[in-house]
Amino acid sequence: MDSDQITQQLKQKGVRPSYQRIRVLQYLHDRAGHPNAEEIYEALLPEIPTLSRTTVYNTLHVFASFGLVNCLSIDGVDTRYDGMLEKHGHFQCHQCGMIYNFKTDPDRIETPGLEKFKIENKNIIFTGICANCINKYK
Amino acid sequence: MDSDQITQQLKQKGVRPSYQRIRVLQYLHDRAGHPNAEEIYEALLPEIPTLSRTTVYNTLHVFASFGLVNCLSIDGVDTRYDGMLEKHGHFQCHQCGMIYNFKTDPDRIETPGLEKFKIENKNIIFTGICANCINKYK
DNA sequence: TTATATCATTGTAATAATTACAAGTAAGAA
DNA sequence: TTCTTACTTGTAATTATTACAATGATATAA
Repeated sequence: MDSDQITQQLKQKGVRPSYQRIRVLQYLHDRAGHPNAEEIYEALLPEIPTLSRTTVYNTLHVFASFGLVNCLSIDGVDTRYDGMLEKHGHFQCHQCGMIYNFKTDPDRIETPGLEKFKIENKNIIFTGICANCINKYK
Repeated sequence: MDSDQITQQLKQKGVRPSYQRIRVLQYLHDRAGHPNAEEIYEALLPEIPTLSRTTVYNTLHVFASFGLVNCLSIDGVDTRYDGMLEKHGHFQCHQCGMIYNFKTDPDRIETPGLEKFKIENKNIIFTGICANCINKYK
């Protein structure tokens, strides 16, 4: 995805497209992984030598509150960010730490008792051991 | 739930029923909330004056690995522990922080692509604003 | 264009949850 | 009892994250 498209996406959501924001969002789109703030910071530092960790944190908070990213707190260690906006579930391997996406529709989950609640975010998070790690220990 | 039942439950899972472990598990059962380590520590300190935070952390780790509790990382601030073993979903209000349970069966969620994975834990975590907080701002 | 106000970025210092580690204590087996 | 193992404790260290104040950039209005 090129900078112009990213810029458009930011504007659409009402977020001012600063250079730093563009690069962070671009990074989240290009690498389909689930990086934490530190990973993003270190990845962008070479091309933005003045970048600050605080900026990365600020940026991610802004993105989250404007619905540009999805926050994942899976193992309690750190917060991961997901730029993929199509709904899906997550699986984290507790052997290698890798996070996998899988297709599922969280809207089909019923929430008895929460009729008067305003549900803003739906996360489906499974954990276990991934196929890769299962094979390693065979 | 009395100490003997808790003791039995610990033994069944292969965990040695020390006094501290019994009280922590009992606390998790009696208060159906979703406390973090600090809350548990402070609640038990009066009756176990020698209790250490480290013990609470250790105990919770042991419980988690033996399937006696479920760990919840919802907002990235801390880890909450749930002693309710029947399957259910969680909702956290990001206004008041309160966590609610709701009935749902995570086993009915399909996981295409994860056929060869070993899924050990299934968490359904929704966030938003609870009915209480919605009313406050009316 | 210039002045002004607002918003974004930066760096440092503080905070808060959690872990590492070493020493002490309790409990079960021989 | 003695020995061994496992559990608990307290302190110090670590790590992710936030608070905050100063600086820099951008947009708007005169």
